[in-house]
Amino acid sequence: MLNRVVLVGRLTKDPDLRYTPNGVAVANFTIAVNRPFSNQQGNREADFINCVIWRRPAENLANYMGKGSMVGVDGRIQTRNFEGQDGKRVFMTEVVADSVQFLESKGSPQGGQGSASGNASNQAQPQNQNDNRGGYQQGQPAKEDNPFSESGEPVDLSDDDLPF
Amino acid sequence: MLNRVVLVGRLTKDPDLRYTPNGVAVANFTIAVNRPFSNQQGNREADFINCVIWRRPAENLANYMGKGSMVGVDGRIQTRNFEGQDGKRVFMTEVVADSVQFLESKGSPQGGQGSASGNASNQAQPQNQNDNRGGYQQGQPAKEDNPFSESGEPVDLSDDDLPF
Amino acid sequence: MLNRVVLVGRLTKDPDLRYTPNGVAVANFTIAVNRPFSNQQGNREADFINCVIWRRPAENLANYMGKGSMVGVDGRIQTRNFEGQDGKRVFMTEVVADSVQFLESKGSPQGGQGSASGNASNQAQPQNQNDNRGGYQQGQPAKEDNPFSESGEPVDLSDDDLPF
Amino acid sequence: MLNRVVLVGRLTKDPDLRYTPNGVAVANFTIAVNRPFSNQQGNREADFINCVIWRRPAENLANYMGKGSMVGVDGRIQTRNFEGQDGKRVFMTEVVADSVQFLESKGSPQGGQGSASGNASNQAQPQNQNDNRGGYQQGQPAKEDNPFSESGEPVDLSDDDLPF
DNA sequence: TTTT
DNA sequence: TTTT
Repeated sequence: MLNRVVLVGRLTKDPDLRYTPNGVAVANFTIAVNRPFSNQQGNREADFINCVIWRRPAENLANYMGKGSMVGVDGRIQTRNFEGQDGKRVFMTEVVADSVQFLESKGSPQGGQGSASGNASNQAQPQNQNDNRGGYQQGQPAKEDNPFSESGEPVDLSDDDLPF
Repeated sequence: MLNRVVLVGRLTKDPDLRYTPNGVAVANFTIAVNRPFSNQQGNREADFINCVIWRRPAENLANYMGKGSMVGVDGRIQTRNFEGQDGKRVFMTEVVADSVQFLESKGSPQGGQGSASGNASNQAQPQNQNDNRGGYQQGQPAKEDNPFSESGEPVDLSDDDLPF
Repeated sequence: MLNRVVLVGRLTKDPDLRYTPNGVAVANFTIAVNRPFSNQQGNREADFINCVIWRRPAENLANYMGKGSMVGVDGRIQTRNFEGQDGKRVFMTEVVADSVQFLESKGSPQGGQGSASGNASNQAQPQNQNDNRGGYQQGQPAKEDNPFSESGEPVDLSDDDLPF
Repeated sequence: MLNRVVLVGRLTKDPDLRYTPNGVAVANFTIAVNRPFSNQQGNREADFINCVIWRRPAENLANYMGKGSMVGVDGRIQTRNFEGQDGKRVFMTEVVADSVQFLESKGSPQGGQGSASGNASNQAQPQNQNDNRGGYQQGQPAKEDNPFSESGEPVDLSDDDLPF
């Protein structure tokens, strides 16, 4: 039993960061991956793939990457089904990212090598700075200073801020 | 832009082989991939991943593999959306397999190494033996002689029958 | 920066289990992966890929899998170089496995779904039952009862024995 | 039997383009992939992975990418062994790329999405413009106009020049 | 040094 | 023999 996915593409919009009632961060995002070939009409299409990432890496992603950023995703396919609003069963497929690589920040002029890794080393209990234990709340990805230096490589971020 | 998926799991049912109006074979199948960890209740869950494969490998898959067979899939994630029967847009995600490996036929006692490869070398025009050009018809995966020998390895199949 | 490898193949020999001076288990193994195509002479060749796995999963692999067993490997490529016995620099490439799936035990008649996962959940300090802290010693993979049931699925092994 | 590799990293030097006696282009290159974690001394290390790519994509790679360029590689691990100059058997492991994605040209200020795909669609007989059928010659990767537009996306290149 |  |  193996289930592995690797994607490189661009965020179709800013990541959607939320917190579970227990204060665990989770970010949803969609990445557009252009197909390497053209269709019959000669157009290049793209696949729009829904992804999730949990905890610290979710916060990093929301803080540093936005619509149009190029990222690499390493993860697995997950399927779920739940009752839709119309009472019908809804099936959904998404990629659960173990890690996300920051290949090109939209704000930054160069590709970089930051990473929002969802490895176990990051799986310590997340500390929700806003201490929002009470609800499933939308995060405000404040788009802080970008993690890419002039040279296109990340700099100057303490381990507390980013794990690279 | 990269989009690569590798799966190993078991078919949840017999592959569904059909032919396009032009006589091109296409097989839909779902594979169950057990998750490597348990949920809070201590149960192991599975992901049920929809896959498609085209042409000759589709026919091979339908002929040799059935419900419960263990296969390896190498492919990419594809997203599509179309008008549902209720007029609403339906989004779907599936894996387009480039190749499928036969890891364990259900009929055969041992794992094997056959393959239904969807590489370009196989992309010659498919010959629809039933000459069914007129409709989008359900295939009858006749479950021929299985491709695994006593020793668990495939034998004795001409290139016309199986590309391994 | 991404580095991901997925392999399915057969062990060319029994895994070589050893312990570091600190008692950490590490198993080296080689898997043969048959190429899906034939060479000019019409023969199918194979790639022989060296792999390593650490800690508990290393012990599981050594205990349950042997020469000829079919496994799935999920990991990354690692390169190293060191001084050879002739004073020359030796470069080597190997796959560091995060997890190994047991697809077909050699002793067992059917494919199964056990796994020797090298995820962090397994990265607790390994307990070296032989208490061999003093040297880099060869393990005796005692090939215990195999983890595949009649039905080809693993049974009856406590979490202490196998993580599946 | 599955053998799949995905890498994202930077070229350690310009690709080495050559031609076989039959005029088939082949490029060798090494990519540095930084590890996502630090070693005991607190340093981040890298893996230096040797790769090969054949035919048209080899020429594209040599023409558009150079030392320091960021690329994505999709391929498989290949092992070979041959007689060394000292008469000893040399074992080597390399990645045979099916396709290479241009993620960031060194000359260009932005990441892009060109691709040097080694798919069968590209496997038509390569036309060696220098008509060098007679020898195994070193190419002069002339580093033509770069394939990334101001916006970081490739433009304006006919199919004869680049397959994207 | 290679598996089925 | 290594990239940023």
